[in-house]
Amino acid sequence: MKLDKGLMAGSSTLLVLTLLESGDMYGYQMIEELARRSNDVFQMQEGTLYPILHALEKGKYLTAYQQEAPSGRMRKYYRLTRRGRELLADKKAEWDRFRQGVGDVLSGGANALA
Amino acid sequence: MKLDKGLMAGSSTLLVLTLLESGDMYGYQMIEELARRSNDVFQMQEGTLYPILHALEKGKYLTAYQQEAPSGRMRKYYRLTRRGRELLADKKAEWDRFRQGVGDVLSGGANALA
DNA sequence: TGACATACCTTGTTGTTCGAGGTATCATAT
DNA sequence: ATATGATACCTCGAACAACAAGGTATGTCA
Repeated sequence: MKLDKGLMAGSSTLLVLTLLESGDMYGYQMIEELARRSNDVFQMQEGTLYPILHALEKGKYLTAYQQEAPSGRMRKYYRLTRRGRELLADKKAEWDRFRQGVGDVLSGGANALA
Repeated sequence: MKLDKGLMAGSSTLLVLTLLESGDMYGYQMIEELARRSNDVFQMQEGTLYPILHALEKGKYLTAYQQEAPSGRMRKYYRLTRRGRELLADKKAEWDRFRQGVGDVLSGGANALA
């Protein structure tokens, strides 16, 4: 069962930044790691991920460097900058507000007593 | 502080259907009720809501009827159909999967033991 | 009379995802 | 040798969704 495309919108940046919080990663690896951590709920497409990475790098939220894999292949690793960590904190706070908001509506209201 | 536009994407239909679960409502009222229940986290725009209502009505998820308000004004009320309740159940399940997925990624993985 | 809230609607812009395609390397099997 | 599949990067165009901004009209209150 695939997730609605709309739901992904807005959360992709949060997810990418979160992955990089636990260490530098390269794009292809992020897609795999995202699927692993989420039990395959998230199957991010390359056409979604790479533009996000490029935009975040352009905005100085990430820096990139090349590194050779044991296989000899070149990989492009991304690292969170200080700015990136700040953005991540904001995105996390926003996610919490959003999640809480949806929960409140589903339960009938923030202060639903009945 | 405004919510990112992207986060709203995909959840608007769920929110609208949820409101109608507790009784028939008219559009303008939904916007107010959504703000009330969510402590102003959700401030849905009319340009977002009305197209959603029309699409749901077209898809037979809702039926609409006119009713005069005490003030004498005409209001257009919407009512959930059986189909609509089924869609709502699906959307709720999808939201749960999504929320769980994000939570899993944020916490380092679904089965994070460390 | 004018201003504001109510109540409905549509159009165009913008932002985001995805599908589909392209390039190239490496490992494995034939 | 060669073909296939996984790895690894990238871009473009279509589709979709929310929003801003505009419009129409009625009721209320100063």
